Amino acid sequence: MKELQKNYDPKQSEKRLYEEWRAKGYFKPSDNREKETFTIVIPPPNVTGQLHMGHALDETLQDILIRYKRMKGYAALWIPGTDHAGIATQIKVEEYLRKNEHLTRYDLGREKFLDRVWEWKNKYGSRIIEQLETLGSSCDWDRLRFTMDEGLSKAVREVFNNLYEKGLIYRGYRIINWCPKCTTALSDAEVEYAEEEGHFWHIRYPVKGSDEYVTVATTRPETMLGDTAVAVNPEDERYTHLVGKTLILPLVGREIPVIADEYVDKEFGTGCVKITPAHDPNDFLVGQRHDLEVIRIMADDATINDKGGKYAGMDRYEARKAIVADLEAGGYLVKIEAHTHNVGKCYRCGTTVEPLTSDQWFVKMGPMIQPAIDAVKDGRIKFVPERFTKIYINWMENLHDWCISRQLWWGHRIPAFYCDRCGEMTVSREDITVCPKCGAPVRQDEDVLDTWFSSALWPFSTLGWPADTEDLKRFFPTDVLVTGYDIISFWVSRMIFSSLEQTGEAPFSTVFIHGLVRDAQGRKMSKSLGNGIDPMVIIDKYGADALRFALATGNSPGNDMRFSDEKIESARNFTNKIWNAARFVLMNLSTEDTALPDVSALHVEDKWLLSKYNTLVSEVSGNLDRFEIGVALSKLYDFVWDIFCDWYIELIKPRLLSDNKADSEAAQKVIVHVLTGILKMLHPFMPFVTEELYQALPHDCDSIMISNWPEADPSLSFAGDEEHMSAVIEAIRAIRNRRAEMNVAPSKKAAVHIVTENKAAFNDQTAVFFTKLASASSVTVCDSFDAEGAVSIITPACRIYIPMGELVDTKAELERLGKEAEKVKGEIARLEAKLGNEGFTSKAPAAVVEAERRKLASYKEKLTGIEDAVKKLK
RNA sequence: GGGAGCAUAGCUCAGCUGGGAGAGCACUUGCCUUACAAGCAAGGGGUCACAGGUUCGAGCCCUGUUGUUCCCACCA
Repeated sequence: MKELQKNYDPKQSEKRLYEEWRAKGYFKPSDNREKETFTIVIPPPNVTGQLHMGHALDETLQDILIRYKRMKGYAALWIPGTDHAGIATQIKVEEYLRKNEHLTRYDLGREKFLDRVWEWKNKYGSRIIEQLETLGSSCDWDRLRFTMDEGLSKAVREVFNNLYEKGLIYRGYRIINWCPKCTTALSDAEVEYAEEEGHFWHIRYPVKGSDEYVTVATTRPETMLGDTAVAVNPEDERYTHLVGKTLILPLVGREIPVIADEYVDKEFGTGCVKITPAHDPNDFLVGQRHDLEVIRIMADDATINDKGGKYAGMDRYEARKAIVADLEAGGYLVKIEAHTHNVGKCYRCGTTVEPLTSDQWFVKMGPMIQPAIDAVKDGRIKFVPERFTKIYINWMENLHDWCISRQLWWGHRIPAFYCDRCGEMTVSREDITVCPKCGAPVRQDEDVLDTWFSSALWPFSTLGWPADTEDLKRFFPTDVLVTGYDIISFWVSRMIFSSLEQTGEAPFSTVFIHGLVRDAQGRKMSKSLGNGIDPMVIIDKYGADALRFALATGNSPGNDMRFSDEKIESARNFTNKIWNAARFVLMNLSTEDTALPDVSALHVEDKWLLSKYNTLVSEVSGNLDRFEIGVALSKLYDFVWDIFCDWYIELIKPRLLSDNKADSEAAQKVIVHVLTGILKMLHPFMPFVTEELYQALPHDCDSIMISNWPEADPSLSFAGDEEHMSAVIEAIRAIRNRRAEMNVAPSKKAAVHIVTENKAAFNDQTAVFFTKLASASSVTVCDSFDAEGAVSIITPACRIYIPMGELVDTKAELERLGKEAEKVKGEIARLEAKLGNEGFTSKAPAAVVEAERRKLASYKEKLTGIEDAVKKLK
């Protein structure tokens, strides 16, 4: 048999095994059409990004599901791919150019700049793929996709055209979120709000032709340059007489009206609100209701434009300073209050977003909202955990139209063509050069689409849609989407409504949500904090299996988790534990034929192990079916470490060493059977060690990856033997416990006398366990024993006497027995009260009552034993 | 302002549809025992945040309170 080294070394296995799997095509779904499919599409990471812990968790969970289903007999397909990540990638390349070549994208021009981005993509695009491989991801690499591939770009065009034709995409002059640094529009989802200490400036606006004035309060005095009204609440009696009057805008001198609008809260501020339709979303709406002029006073870089008079050219904050100073000088400034408020930031660069009016493309959400909600409400799509259903629905219900145009160069260019001669705009699936109406040359819209527009199509675009491909027919809709709760709004919801609209089907049936991976202190891992842990460094040091184990263990759907040194070390230790368990098995393996022996050849410990194993198999499968990854893993962990290693291996050592070949081989067969099953069940979690060991053991499949998932076998459950073995284990524990309490060195052996009526559990076969595991020099099973001069140990199933006269302090022994008796009496009293309760016995399930009865009986048994021992000592 | 999560051993967290609390790490004690000292054996440590309620029975269900974290929202 194969010899294994003392410790598991991931470096010697991982790369080799991964290449082997790939070469043999094990990552591809089975071609067998009879098989049910199971499909996952990867949340595509940024093509030029690097794997971080969040990805590592995400991929690990997906790989666990895929490998599990594959072994269960599904044609399992995991589609990998990357996202072009519009803003993020463009920013990176622009930064690089600025730093290294002192060039802006405008210096290069659109075409040359895009060449550079593609270069960049080709250079770094494979990095994250390699990292996914290092993790052990069993993706079908032949189906690798990129959001800007030809096929996917075609899908984008198709969807854009479809929506446009249905009137669900439109171009309009609206107020949008603008990032002055990225110089592009952003969707609502791309704005993050942060609380900021600011000020509330109270400013007087004089009423024309009177000494009166109104005082408005604002956090952004610079926007007054674009004010076109002041609004008050129609119910506000303080101001009713002013409604309809005209005000003179300070510093500017423009005349603006006082209007009445429900939007104004009487209680807040002064009750008067300056209205700047071009620079505030609310004001924009007020402006629409009152048909106000929209005066945009800022350029795209957030400097004041020529509408701002003497402030033109100033940056928005510079202008604020200057305006406040001028207001003060002019006697318009009443007071300044401290005020904290939420300020919108660009989710990519953190710059404060400027709301401003602009021509942009939008997706009309209205008609798509309800179907997307229904799909979740009627169960076609299920969130795990369920609570995210509420979050999703709540978010969907409050959706505004989606601004999809970005003033970037990197991305899918909007397929709209303008004719400058006749003014016609044509939206087209194919590129056109001349106007279909007048024949003049056309120019394409300069803007590109929001990255998420293409991501939204991912579950079907990756399968070949809009073409009716074999893959699409076979694998769509997909089964599970695994992702973090942080992108439900960005991505999950958009995939749902896009898929429903384009294919008529929900893109997946389950959304399995996980939390964030935080650092050991519970902080979010971030670049600015510098507390990120690089998964690649962890893999290098501990191995991919250990990393996967650490991420999966204790994982609870939707909950954040912490990553710490202790966790990864304990994961590494576990991989080594299995390694050594297998090493032990291999060391003792003397037969090639490892088919399970006939039941008659099985010992009680074999039957005990097989019973426990059966339970494990059905529980673990059930947990995985319910996405209880962490629970499944902890059950495997406990079984391996406790049942399998600490007990079973120790229990059979004597047999393995004995001369009885048949007996030894029976044990070998059982242990190989169970170990193989354990390796299979652990394989989705830790693919590499399990494969290495599977192949070292007698095996009937080329790879554990494509072997069959274990099934529980009812003919191999032995309730009676399980119970007997438990009684023996309990007795052994009790002896060890007493010996430790009495400080008896393990090397000091002593005769053990077991008084019991349970001859089925305590017999010649089990006696040897006491020699081996409880430091017994000899074991006698008898009907009675004179306790004098012996240590007595009482368990429900037996009384154990160990004559160690010199160590027995009768007084201390009596005291101890007294204490134990008290404890047991307490339990008996509790159980008797419970069982005496008519309510309990009549209403509780029979099995529960029966369990309590047995507990009571065993405590009583134990008490009798203690009392007998006390009598004898006295 | 709306919504959600969390509160269990010293620390980090499990605990599935209610049947008398678990793991890892840390700690104490003793062990190189034919796999593993990255190990083995034994042990200490918990009013399951608080207050009510439902139930024969509550860590789990309901109501409220406190603390904490997060998401969403147009109070200038």
